[in-house]
Amino acid sequence: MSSDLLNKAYDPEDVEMRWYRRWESDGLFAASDSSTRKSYSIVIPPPNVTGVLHMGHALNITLQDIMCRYRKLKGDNVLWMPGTDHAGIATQNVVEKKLAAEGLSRHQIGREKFVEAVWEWRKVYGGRIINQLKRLGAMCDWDRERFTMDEGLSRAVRRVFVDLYEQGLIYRGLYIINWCPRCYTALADLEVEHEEHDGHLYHIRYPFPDGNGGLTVATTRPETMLGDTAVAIHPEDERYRDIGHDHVILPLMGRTIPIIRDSYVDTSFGTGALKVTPAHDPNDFEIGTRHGLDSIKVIGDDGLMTPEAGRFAGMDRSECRADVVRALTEEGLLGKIDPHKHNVGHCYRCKEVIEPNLSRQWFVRAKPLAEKAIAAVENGETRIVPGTWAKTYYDWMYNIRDWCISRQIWWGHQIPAWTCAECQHEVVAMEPPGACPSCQSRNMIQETDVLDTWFSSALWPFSTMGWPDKTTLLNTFYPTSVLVTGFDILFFWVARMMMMGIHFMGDVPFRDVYVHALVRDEDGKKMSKSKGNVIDPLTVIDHYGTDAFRYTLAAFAAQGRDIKMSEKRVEGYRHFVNKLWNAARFSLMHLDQGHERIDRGHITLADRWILSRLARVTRSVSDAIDTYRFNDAAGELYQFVWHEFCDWYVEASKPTLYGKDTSPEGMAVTKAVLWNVLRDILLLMHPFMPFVTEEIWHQLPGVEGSIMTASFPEHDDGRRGIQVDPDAESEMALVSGIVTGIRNIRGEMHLPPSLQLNVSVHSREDRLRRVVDAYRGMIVNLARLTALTVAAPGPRPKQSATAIVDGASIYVSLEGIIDFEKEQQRLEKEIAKLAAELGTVSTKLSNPNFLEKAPADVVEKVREKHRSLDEKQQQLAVNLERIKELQTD
RNA sequence: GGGCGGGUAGCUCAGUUGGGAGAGCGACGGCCUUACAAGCCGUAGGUCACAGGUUCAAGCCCUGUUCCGCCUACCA
Repeated sequence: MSSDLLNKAYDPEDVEMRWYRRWESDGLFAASDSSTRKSYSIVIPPPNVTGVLHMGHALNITLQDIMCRYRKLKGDNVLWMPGTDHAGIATQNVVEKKLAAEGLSRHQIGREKFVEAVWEWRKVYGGRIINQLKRLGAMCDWDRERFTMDEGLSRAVRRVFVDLYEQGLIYRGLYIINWCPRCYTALADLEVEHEEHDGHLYHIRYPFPDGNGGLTVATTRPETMLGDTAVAIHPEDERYRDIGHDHVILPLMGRTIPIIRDSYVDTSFGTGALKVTPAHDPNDFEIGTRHGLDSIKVIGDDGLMTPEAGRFAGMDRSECRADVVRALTEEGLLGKIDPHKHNVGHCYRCKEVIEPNLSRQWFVRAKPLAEKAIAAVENGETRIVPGTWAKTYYDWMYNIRDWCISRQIWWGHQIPAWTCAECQHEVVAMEPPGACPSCQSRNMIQETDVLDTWFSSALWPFSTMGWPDKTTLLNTFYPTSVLVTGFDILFFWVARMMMMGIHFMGDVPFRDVYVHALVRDEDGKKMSKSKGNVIDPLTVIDHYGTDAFRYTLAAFAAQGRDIKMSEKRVEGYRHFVNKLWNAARFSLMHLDQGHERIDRGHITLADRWILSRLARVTRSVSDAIDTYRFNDAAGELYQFVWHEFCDWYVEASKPTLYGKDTSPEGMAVTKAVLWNVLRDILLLMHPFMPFVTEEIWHQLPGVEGSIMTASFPEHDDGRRGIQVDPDAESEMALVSGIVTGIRNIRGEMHLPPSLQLNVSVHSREDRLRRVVDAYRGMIVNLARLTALTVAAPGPRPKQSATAIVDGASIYVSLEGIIDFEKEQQRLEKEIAKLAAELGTVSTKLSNPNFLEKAPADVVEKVREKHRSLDEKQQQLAVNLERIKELQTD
């Protein structure tokens, strides 16, 4: 039999490797550039080329793969566009580190050689993360893999830069930006991580020119005072109305600086006098602009004090702070020092403290772009799921500020701007200008800065498809169907793609944005290398297999909640994979051919029931994936496969399959049902567990080719005989209720399974008796009985334990072995439980308001509940009395 | 400062128009029943953070309190 090919326990390692290679080589991941089929497209959030697969990727990739595989089974033309981004700062850092190990710096080898070295590095290591994605089973169309530094994508970057410049949406100017002295580059506001630090608020007296009195200012960064060019007070501050001076002396520097009045000053903070350092604080810069103040840069780009800092020149900025404080103390100008919590910005790449610095940089004018991006979400052209994230998106978009896009590094898209060395004329163009359009000089010098990596990522949905050319690929797949991403890059990436997509394509880049959770460690902390709490997805895959890992991620991917991950959790789903594997082994033992059609002529109750449940589950899994409720889909399948198919259907079918109580026709029907249910289970599970389902698929007789090329089941398939069957469901509920009732007694009375029981079922209801009688074989089998008697209520069997189910009394005969004490306790416990339930129901029914105001169907439901509870309780009470009597006999 | 999410069984979490509190794991008891001991059968366990309110009815809606987490922000 074919099941000989299946081992007793599933072994993922060999299976995964084998099938992934096969899928790739058979071209099953390939999308068609154009097709009459419905298009479905996703662009991957490109991982950093320096990246190593982490849990965030694993979740992100798994969810996308689930959708792509699902849509493919549904018959769509699926494009999952893969690739990586060049991660300017991160990659430059990595390669610089490598050079440093050889005793070299990038400045020693020069820009050209350095960029070559990065490409070299990329050639060797750039494929690492891609191979790791493949281990997750990702069905990306690898032949289309893109890299943000590819020539095609670079051309898109230049096109966008030039167009935005010409439209006045890119400009260059001198502003306060965030400067990382370690990475030696400007950063965008988003790239600064704020962290609360315990600092100090230093009070410093700036004397009046006559040497007396003065104004006391409060600051957290005393070293910046060296660059102060004014002290500001609020125009209406009573305290300073009659100071009689309009200047103060800047201590340590001896410079005379003006006292200015500006309503920006908060009178309730500190002393109400604000030192103004236009070159090192964004607010001060604005005040400086308003009042025409000088900007004096005292902290250099290297983090050392500049010559403008006088005797502090050349000092490190933190040393300088200490020294300034010391000097002020000596001069008696330092007042109190209060402890003060304040936020300090850190570089998101290297964690160095950011220095707000005056610098000439390139900016994108964001507001006009943001307006359209806001409108697109407001009018539903793009839907953000879950909807709560839309609010976050709006908040950021409405308060958007210009985006600093220039970086002083070497690895990235060099800004396509040239300045004439002769006449300073500036040219922004796609290609290097041969000569200056103004003075014809051939000495044109290109801007050395490169663009923010996110600038190129923002174009990803269309640059990867060949833009600015008008390609068939764009025509077929833009806008993409959905973007799947974590909320941590909602602003960095999603918002910017929206702005660029709408601006350059005239349409949104994606119809849906599905924002998923973050994966945390088992204590809910963010995983980080420094904390040492990182779980490596590849290790998890090695230990438990990709399918189990993917299922775990899907099962925990509830909308709006983070996932706490631990290997222990994956273990449970490995068991599930194995369960499916063994259910398949069992099924395949009995299947030697395909059974497309089910002849409902000789069908059993179990057959009808499992087909009905299959019909419902198929629909509900489909709905869940369509609405991004992956945990619901995974949960429902788990319940169905394990606790319905395995626990009930397979067990109930065994006598039939082993030929014990059926006709050849009956066996054929059950085999057909088994075949169809297993087949559909494989298809329903395939998006979640691609490998094990493919492996089993190939053992299933009567199917051909890869499961990836099959069709997702219809939920109501009349052709195959699969349909919802409410009668089967209610009859099955009765039968399984009786079986459970008997098992319950067996369990509590500690009766071993080997002991076969004799049971009577009594009921007043004809229908109920008929059903029980009709399916007595199933009850006898599942509850392990020797005999089952069905009768109208009559004399109660003596020496028996009792259970009440759905209007039927079940008597388990315990002739000679009954433990009266135990049975009495059991009944009393049961009665007490019922009494409690009955209490709440009775209270409701005795409330006239409830009867009057609640909808009739609700009232009827509660009445019915009361009737059944009451009857059950009475029956049990009678039985309890009888047990007591028997005991005293 | 502003915003968002969360507090449900020992642990991790579901709970979708308000109408009988659930799952997985763990615990406990019983089983090598011919697919699976990575298994099977059964049992126990919850003042749904706290306090009010709306309602015939609240885990769910409203208000307040509290604790935890995250995002965001130019009060030095």
